[in-house]
Amino acid sequence: MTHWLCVLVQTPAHATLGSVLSYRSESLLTPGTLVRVPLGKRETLGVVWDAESAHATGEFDPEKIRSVAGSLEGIAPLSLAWQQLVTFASQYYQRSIGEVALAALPPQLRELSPEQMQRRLKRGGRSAGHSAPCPPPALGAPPLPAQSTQPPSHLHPSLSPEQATVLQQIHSQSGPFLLFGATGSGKTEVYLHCVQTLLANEPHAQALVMVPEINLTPQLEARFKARFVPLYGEDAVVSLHSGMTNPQRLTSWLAAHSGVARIVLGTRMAVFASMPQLRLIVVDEEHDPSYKSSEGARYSARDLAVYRGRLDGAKVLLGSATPSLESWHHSRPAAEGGRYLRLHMPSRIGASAALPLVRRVDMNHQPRNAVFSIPLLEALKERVARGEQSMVFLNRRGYAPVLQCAECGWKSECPHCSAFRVFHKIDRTLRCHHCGFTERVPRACPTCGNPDIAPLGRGTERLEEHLAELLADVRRPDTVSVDFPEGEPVRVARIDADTTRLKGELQSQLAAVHAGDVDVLVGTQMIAKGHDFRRITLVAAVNPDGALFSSDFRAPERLFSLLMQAAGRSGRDACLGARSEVWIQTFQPAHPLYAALKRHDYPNFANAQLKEREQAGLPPFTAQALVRAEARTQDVAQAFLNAASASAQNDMPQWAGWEPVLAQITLYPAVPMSVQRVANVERAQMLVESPSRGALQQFLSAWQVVLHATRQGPVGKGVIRWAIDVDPLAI
DNA sequence: AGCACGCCGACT
DNA sequence: GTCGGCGTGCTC
Repeated sequence: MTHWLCVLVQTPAHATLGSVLSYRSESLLTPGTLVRVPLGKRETLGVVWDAESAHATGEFDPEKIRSVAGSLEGIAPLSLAWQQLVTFASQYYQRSIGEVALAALPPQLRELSPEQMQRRLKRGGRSAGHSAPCPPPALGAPPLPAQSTQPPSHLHPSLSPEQATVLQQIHSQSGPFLLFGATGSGKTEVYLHCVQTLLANEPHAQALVMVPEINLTPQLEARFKARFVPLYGEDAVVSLHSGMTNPQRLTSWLAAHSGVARIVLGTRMAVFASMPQLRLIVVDEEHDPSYKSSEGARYSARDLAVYRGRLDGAKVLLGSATPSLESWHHSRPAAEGGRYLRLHMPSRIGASAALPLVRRVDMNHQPRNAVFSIPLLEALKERVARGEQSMVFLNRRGYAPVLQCAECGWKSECPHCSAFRVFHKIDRTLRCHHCGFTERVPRACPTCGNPDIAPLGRGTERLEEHLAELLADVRRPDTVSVDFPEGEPVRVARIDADTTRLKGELQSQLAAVHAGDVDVLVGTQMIAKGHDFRRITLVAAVNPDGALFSSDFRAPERLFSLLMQAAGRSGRDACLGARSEVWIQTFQPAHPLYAALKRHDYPNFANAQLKEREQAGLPPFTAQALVRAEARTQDVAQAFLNAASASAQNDMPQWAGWEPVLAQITLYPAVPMSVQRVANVERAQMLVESPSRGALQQFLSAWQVVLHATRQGPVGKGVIRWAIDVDPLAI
């Protein structure tokens, strides 16, 4: 008997073709089944979908409906909860359902031929099939060597009273939970315990643990493997992130999908991992902007995690020392409307219990243009003399952000972007950080021939060089030798995206710091996140003021969290009794943000920020979306957006029942994006706001039709692409 | 997005 | 005379 099926396929968001297509099949395939379907001249991967939730596009000539080529044997259908997650994400983030579904699957599922896939499933049979999960405990399996900075994890360190209380609350309540815990308060141990309890109590349960960056997965993996591989076997812990090869991703995905993997660790993409027995989701550093995707469907993995928890009946645990203001707001007391339960762990564990001392250096009273204030330099020298390490932050890589001609005023603009090219002294290049355009630094000014072109401002490269000069006379203690009759010179090292481009570089450079081969470490925010440096007793932010007066209303929140995280890097070693310090060089020493930072008072800072946001009508008190358009000229991009806006305001009110929705929508005029041109493409954007999340969503899905029509019409000529960003992080 | 078809310039 | 540039058009 012939059945008609809805099948999702990957089609670009703007193709005239919908992403839900109809096919015939001799057997009735349940929704969630992976199939191969003919599409034009090729065959592609599809997912059988429920006809109801797919709301397929109109009538299609039944004569033209083709047959499903076959299903992917040996791979169980995706769960209903997974289908619902994909459906929700596609609706909320305004992308086609097929695009979201297919992007959430490992690429090899699409790329491998049926023969290759069969071979793959046979070979990886132990982890891929429907075999019973939970292999016998591999007794005697050697635990992975734990990193020197971590306790031997199989010892199950005893819990602090705060950890015990928090675990008790997580155990007895349903959540979602916001674990507000200081850096060093032992959040990871809480995660480990939650997972451990879950796996011990439920023989098939699975847990998902997310971290914001690929960089953080190795240490997380080491800790989880050390604890759980001895208990549940080698396959029980898998990772899922974009740094993995496609075959690795397929292996992990199949292990998670079949239930063999009990724990999935990963970055934001892991929120879509197929986990039929998912019972716990942990989002570590939940405030981190990396959880928001910036291409394709612009989803927030943190927000989807909360939604997914409801669908799967899984507990959700968000953790941070500086929660996002959204999560902070959601975790206000239930009596005031809070939906998350806030759990507090204020104390650092062990001998590192004291919080670092935050010192503000008033740069108004320092020599003009000084990069390092006199007291900071003295403090750095002191640490070197004591054999301790320091860390200096500057959130800008390269040598100098601009090169300028003193004669004619020429600046190192990128010819393809509305941005300056950054001077990288190390290879004498000018590099555009937006489009990648790179050239050798010219010998003389390209416009007037003046040989005197000078760097303006500074990045980490220059800071490293400058610091090495300033500390040139300082010697490391107890290093007098034949080669160094006065002792060894200070070692300054730098870690940023440029020094860690090659695979494994970050790990080896971090190892060098751990080994004590470095006295002063210079770097971007890359070194602020997650990595524990035991012997660092001083952390300095050289020039953090920029974010205080940024037009981006989230800049203060990010600055506070970055400085707090940076502060958390310092003073983790129990042996270094001296209190560690965080130095802030600022022209605004009295600024409330720094005052709150000095008191380590995130709640006060967050509440003040929320009050401002409420008064200004900003998120989380208002819902936002951004429509972005790209075109050859700025006029075309803006005209397209403004036309779609006018059409919404003029035509949509006539649609039956739409007035109440439109009354809650504010459409702002199109404006150029802050970096207006990238790679010779002009970019414009339009802000859409509503006090109601629901109204915004209803409006956007209806407006999509208008945007598509506008794109098809005369004003759409020349528009390269457009996209909606729901809950944008930067405006 | 793929992958076709289709109509105009430099090569075996 | 073909090989190949990428402009429009279609895919259940």
